[in-house]
Amino acid sequence: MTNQNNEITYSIGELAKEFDITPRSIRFYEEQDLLSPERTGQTRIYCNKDRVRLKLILRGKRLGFSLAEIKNLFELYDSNANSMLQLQAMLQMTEQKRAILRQQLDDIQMLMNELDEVEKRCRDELADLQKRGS
Amino acid sequence: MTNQNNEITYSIGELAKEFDITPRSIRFYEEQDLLSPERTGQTRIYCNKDRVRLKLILRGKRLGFSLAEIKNLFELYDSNANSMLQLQAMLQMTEQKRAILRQQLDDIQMLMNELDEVEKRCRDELADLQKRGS
DNA sequence: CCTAACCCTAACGTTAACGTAAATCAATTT
DNA sequence: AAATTGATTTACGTTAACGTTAGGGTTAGG
Repeated sequence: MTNQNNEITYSIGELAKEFDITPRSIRFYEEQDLLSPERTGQTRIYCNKDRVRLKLILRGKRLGFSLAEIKNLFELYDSNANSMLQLQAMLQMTEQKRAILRQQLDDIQMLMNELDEVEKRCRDELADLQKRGS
Repeated sequence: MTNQNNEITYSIGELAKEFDITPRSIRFYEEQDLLSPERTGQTRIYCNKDRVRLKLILRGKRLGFSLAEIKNLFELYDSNANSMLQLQAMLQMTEQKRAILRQQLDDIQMLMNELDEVEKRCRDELADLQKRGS
């Protein structure tokens, strides 16, 4: 559907289906102040900006951020931060997040290496079994 | 300390301090069958293999795996899987994990880009403020 | 002998992120 | 008109991963 400005809009059910989550989750994110869709009467109407935000929430979750942390990132991102202090606090936060992400990259690298080894061992054993079997 | 084979061993407190977690957590991992240290009477004695496993547990957690999933990975890794079926199931699991890790790498890349932008905006604003201030 | 610093078990408490059920309302479809 | 479909609120239930007492045992030092 489209709204009065001819923008595309979505119902809660549509977004739930698209991202494979339940409407309950989406309402919960709103309850936690991560979303604030328009309403028509009682019914929630999501615009494209809301949809992008939802996508960001889910990405954050995949990375192991809590909803509270995600909210912080949003506030950090949205705030038209104007005081020096706020800006510096913000830079500090981004640096913290960056450190976590770097750690995760390391972890993933190690884990992938280990998976490689496991897989190799498996393939060897499989080849072995097939030799004997034939 | 060392055990009868002259291997290095650790108390629960030592490991807790080294990895910056509580003894309670370590005991909990044991309760979930992720660790099984020796005992001297009631007291737990951890060998180097246990220590490595603990390190793996924590790495898994950082990547957002549940303890149950980590246990699965261990069983997958430990099992002297000898039947074709087991081996193939194993390869399937590693592929699944790999997909998740790839997704996380993508997510991290995007998030880092976004952090870059936020940071850049911040630095610009900061420079701006300093110009006016001087 | 007393205290401090470790270790132990058992069991109840807590937080995050929803799930689920009940009761209701509005718009279509049959 | 009745039924289906999808929306709403309210509120209690659930799971994971520990935290937090409570109660008790053991060794080293003063």
